[in-house]
Amino acid sequence: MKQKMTIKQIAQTLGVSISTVSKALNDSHEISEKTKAKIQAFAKENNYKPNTNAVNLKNRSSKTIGMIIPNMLNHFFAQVFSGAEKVANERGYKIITCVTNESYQKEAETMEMLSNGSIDGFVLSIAEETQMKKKYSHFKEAIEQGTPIVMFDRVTDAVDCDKIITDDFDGSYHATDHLTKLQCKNIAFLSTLGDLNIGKYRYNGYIEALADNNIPFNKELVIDLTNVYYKEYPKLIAPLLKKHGVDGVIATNEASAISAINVAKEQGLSIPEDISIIGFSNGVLSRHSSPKLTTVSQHGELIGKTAVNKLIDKLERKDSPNTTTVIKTSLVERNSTKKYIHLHG
Amino acid sequence: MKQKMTIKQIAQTLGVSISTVSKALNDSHEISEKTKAKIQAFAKENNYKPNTNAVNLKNRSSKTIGMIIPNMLNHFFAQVFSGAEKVANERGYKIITCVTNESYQKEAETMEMLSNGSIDGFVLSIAEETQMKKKYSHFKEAIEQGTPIVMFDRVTDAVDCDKIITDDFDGSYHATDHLTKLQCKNIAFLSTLGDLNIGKYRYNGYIEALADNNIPFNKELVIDLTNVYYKEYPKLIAPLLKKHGVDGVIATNEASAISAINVAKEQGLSIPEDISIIGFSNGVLSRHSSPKLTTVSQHGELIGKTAVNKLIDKLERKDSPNTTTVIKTSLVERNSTKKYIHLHG
DNA sequence: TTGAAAGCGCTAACAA
DNA sequence: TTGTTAGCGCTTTCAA
Repeated sequence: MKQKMTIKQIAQTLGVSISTVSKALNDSHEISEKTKAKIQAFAKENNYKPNTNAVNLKNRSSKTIGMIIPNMLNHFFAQVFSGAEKVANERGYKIITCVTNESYQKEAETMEMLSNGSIDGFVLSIAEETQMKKKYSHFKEAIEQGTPIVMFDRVTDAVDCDKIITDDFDGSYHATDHLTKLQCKNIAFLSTLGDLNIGKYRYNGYIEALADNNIPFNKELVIDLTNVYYKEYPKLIAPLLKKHGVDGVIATNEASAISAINVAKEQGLSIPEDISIIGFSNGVLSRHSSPKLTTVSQHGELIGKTAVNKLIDKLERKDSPNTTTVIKTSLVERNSTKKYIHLHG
Repeated sequence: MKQKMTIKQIAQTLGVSISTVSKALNDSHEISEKTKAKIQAFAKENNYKPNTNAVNLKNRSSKTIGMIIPNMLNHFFAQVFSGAEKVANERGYKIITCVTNESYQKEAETMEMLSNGSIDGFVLSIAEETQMKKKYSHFKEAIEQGTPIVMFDRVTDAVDCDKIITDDFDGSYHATDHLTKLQCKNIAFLSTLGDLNIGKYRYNGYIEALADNNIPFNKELVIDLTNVYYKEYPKLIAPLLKKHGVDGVIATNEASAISAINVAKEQGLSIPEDISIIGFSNGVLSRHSSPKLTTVSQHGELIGKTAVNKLIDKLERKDSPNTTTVIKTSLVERNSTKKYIHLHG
């Protein structure tokens, strides 16, 4: 195993001082072209790489972002991560990723662990338990200690920081509105997001779109699937569809939307002729179901990219004020909804 | 913004020396219980956290693992990551993750960038381009420089390091064999893995299982879907099923298996009565298709856990020899294959 | 039981 | 243009 090359070694071998080497490697104008060339060539040849820890210690920065994600198996978060990683890399940053599995404790511990020079800032989405318990002091402390945070998707008003959010209300409103334009009258709402704010926003969008289209709200058409195992979805969705002549469905996640598709088919309903179905989160399931699912796309990658860009901007010029960026959702029309025909202009 | 607490500050405020503080915080026996208590209490109160970079610099280790993954949107890799992250955390390690998007250059650059104290070792799965070009020197260099590597899933004989692999041959053999036991005679093979070794192993397993069951191999039943966009799958799968009376399918990924299901249904075939379908990678799609897909599970999480455990073991006692661990696949029977009835004992 | 001092690898102000 | 030196925050040897 080869010893790792250091500046000191280079200096000794080449008979110059340590600082000369340092400056030469950083392409300083203080050093003559000749020595620079010599030192750089030697460094390259010997595969010299500056020790990150030493550089970080000196510069008081790590060029590393701490990314805290509730669950990497959730395709939406994997999309956000992918976007984040891409931008971070382009801008010369690394990403340390932690998964909370929705646990408050894991979230708090992770932040604690990383807030000591390991990372320069956080990009995170709040764990469900944290949001339920409304325990936000770990975020506030980090910010107070000078570690900036960019929250995405699952955010809270209780913490003053940069935020990248989906227009959950609008997305849901628009999807519901779309169904009414398709002449749906009995639109069901499948809720899977429990205590999360974004779940409430989606629900409100649904309610308001109904109201604006003069469709009476029917409590029976709303079912809560939070904490229900996906295999049990059909048991709850089947009676809903059967009893109420449901002709439209808004689902807050993909899995429940797919389940609705399968249940509808089993009940002999034609999709989209008899019933139109829209799900949130434009993930893999939507693209492979039969019929393919119309979804409200949240643009996960873009959210990730935007979040990292914002964090790095903040790191590189400290003063910038906190902002909240809304990434518009868009309705990706596939085959689980009728085509909307515009009747002349 | 509060200043960050350092050992030096603690020492000054408490009127003791820096080394006393250091020792007290590390619970050294050299320090009296009284001073220890005082210092520890003060540190806790003031939210002292040792600076990671300083500690790393001193200890020549970062307690960080570099994880290099071809694509986080691939559910299998997300599973591996999840398992890896869990174990790393339990054992006090952090994970810096990079995504290669199958690019050789990204892979090499990433390793270069991290091999300087940022990480203590790598856990990685080889990018497709790398495997195609057979350019493995970046791996060898890292190892030579003293940075251990654990490869998983996509590995190569050309590099001597620890490896965690799936028994692709056995998994495929077993799946094919299972179909023959179900009385399938015309078993198609959908290949999606291009130049990857694991694709070849799966193919060989299929071939050998056919031979062992005295089923003549029919070249026409094998189609290559590598680099075919998933939306185009049906165009290639439809004629295959139609022409050859296919009654069994082995697919090397989920998406093509799901596509086979959808095509079969469109052709009026009953699943599993008329045709049985098995796909590799036990991911989300399998659980939400209709009928649910029987899959060869690779136990992604376990692979991730095993890989990280092996790496940390190696880091903590240098001498251990390189090993290759095979994680057995298992056939997860769902509804796309007939139930196998054991005819008396 | 406590403290002084060297050093991890690097940067940068200042001196030569 | 080059070198000396101090110091980033911490650990650890050795001396007190």
